[in-house]
Amino acid sequence: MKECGAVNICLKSPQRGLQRGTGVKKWHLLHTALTRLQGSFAVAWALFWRHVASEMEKDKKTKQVKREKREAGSGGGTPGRVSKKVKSRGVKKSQGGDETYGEKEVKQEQVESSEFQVDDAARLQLGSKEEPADEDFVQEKRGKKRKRQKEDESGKGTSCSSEKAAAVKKKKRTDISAEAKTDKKKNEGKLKMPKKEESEKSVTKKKTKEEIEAARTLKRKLKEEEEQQRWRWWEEEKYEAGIKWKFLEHKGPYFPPEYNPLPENLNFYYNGEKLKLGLRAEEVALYFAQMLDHEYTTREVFRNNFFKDWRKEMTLEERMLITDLEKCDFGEYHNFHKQKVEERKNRTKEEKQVLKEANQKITDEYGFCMLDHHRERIGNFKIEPPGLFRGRGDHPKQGLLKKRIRPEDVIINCSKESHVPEPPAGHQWKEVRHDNTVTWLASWTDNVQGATKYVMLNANSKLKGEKDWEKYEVARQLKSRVDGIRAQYKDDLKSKQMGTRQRAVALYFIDKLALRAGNEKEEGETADTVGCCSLRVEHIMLHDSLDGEKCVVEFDFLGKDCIRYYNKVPVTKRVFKNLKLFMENKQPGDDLFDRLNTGMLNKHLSSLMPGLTAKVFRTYNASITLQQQLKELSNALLNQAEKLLSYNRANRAVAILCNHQRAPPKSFEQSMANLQAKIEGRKEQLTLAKAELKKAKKEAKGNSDTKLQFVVEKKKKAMQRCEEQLLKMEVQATDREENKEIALSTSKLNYLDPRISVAWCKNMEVQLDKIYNKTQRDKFAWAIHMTEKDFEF
DNA sequence: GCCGGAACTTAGGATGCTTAGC
DNA sequence: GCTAAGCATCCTAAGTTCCGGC
Repeated sequence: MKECGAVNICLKSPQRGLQRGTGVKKWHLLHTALTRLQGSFAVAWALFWRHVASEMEKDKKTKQVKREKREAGSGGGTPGRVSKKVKSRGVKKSQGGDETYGEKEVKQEQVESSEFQVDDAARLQLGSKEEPADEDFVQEKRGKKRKRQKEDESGKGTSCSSEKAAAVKKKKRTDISAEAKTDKKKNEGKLKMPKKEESEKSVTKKKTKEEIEAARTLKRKLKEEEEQQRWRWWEEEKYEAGIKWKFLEHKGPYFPPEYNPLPENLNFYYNGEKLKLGLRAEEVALYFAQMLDHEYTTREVFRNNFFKDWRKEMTLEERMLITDLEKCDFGEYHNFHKQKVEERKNRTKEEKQVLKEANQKITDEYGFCMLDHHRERIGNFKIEPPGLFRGRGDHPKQGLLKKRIRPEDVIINCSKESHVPEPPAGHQWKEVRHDNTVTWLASWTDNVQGATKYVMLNANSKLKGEKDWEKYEVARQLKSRVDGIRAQYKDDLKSKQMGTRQRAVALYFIDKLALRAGNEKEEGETADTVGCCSLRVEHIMLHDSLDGEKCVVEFDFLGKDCIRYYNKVPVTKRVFKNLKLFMENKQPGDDLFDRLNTGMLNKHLSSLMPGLTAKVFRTYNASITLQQQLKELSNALLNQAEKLLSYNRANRAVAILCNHQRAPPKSFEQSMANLQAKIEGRKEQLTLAKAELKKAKKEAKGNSDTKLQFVVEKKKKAMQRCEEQLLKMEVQATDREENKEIALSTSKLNYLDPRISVAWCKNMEVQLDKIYNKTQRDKFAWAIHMTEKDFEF
């Protein structure tokens, strides 16, 4: 679908998947670094990421200043939304009907339409040969970055206190374990065994090794048996539409233990005065005390919500007395909790084993069900315990009390002819139903959000697997239809109907940037996050020209889970012009797509292809990116480690595309510093080894003494070993750095057709367990069994 | 056609367990 | 044998989509 004379952004800056998320140049850089990987990639890669990180920081500051200016310009006040979503938006969105454009404008835009190009194949070519790699490293000054909102706030105190709390926590933990260590050493001194006993011990050790080997063999056998017993549902005929099962039997959910009152000697203090709380108030106070090390408890909203709900649990007397959270001292409760945590950590092997067995017993009893005469694992058979609601980001309900769920709140779903689970003694179920058109086993309503929670099957079950398979099949269907669909929305960009144009631009973003659909949300009920259809004017900035690119859209918004999406993307002139139009006469808080919602969008999509929704584009683009990246990055001549690295890089490209971020591990800086120190040490060793080799060579020169030649060989080997180890460490450091803020597992589990990975493993002769762990292999058993080498997504 | 709720998938953080390296 | 780091699993919040009722 290339068009003559087109200024094809995709061809200019190929590599579709990689482009998205962080912008074209960054992906040129990425490619450059990837290419260098074949040689000494480590340095290039580390430099690249360090560079990006520093640019992110710079850009963040610029962005903040800009935003403040914008806010001041739009009348100041809250940076948030101006318009209320949902009800008010309904009126706003349909206001005045759909506008039409004049013929003249349409004609003029038709001329520009040739600029529009979306070509997967072209975009997926990694990198551009036109731009020298080194230049890219220099050019990437303004950085295409993406950072967590959380981090933006890090300088504002709250996370500081959390860090402080964590540091204190860590120190105390270290102190306690140091004490334990000392005690242990003392005991060891006292209990030192006589030599005879020691030798007996070594015999025991030997036996243990044999036992270990036997256990391994047993494990292997069990694995084989398990494999044989696996229900190959994918080889069976499907039930008629809507029917999920024909027989379902289970034991009902497992309830958390009742509250165990605190010891009498523990006190709560109000305004410095000792106060004995009633059981209800004490329990809820403990929930708060348990979280004192967490940043949550420093947030005003969290504190206010907690206090409001806590007071509801108090007796009249308590309520009269306790009126200010600031005057509450939960210190003793908090210390008690910490002590319990420590005790848990310091359990002996035996204690741990007893506990493990007890848990296993619970799992065996409640963790499985019989579905159509097959034993299936339940995903979440435990009822959520009570506690304080941990809504993410600026959730208005964070801190509210999540109440204890009783059997009287729970609806059970099972077969009529099955043995209905017994409710716990003295209780009864809210309802028992026999609905085989749904997949859940039990459900209840959550008191905080009013949402229904479900007990469902594990990801490796038939019900989940079948749906997963179906999902990827729909995405594969899109592959053959996508050109037509793109042509259609390209045409729609010049429609006379405003709604149609908005739909086309939204689709362009969903397709090109893998944005989520973006449902409307009720204000005040959840954190202020958006997706494509719910974008507001304040979430984008238009640049006629930026960083040498024309028509650049700068996105900055909080998406699902309050993860920040930040990206600067060059778009076609037509998209750019439409965006300008959509933003005319609007306030920052107004909807960008005021004549569009996810319902309308999905309705349109399903008319283009059965089963097509906005979400399918994400699955399709993620999977196709993986497939193309694997083709690009790996070949059969690489060694195992290199092959795996290429797989991880392909996976990483998808994670970046889908904006799957994670908070850097708490110990990241320390662990990197440790690794760097090791690398330095190893470098010194290498220098020494080289010098020794040189010396040995000198001594052996002209001397036929075999001993001296042997020494040379020995030194040579030592040096090589040193080099290998150094390289390994550098690779590790690079990999760790790359993964610092990227979560790979989400895309692997939810977006990447497993058949692509299975086929890749077969073609590359890589063992599947190198890319999928046990759980993942279980989940994707259907794909593992049905995929051949020649599978194409 | 809109709305709200039900049903399901997707998501990152917390926690516990295992393994590598000293 | 110990410790730190990495990995797996658990947990549950937060999305998307579908569907029935008005």
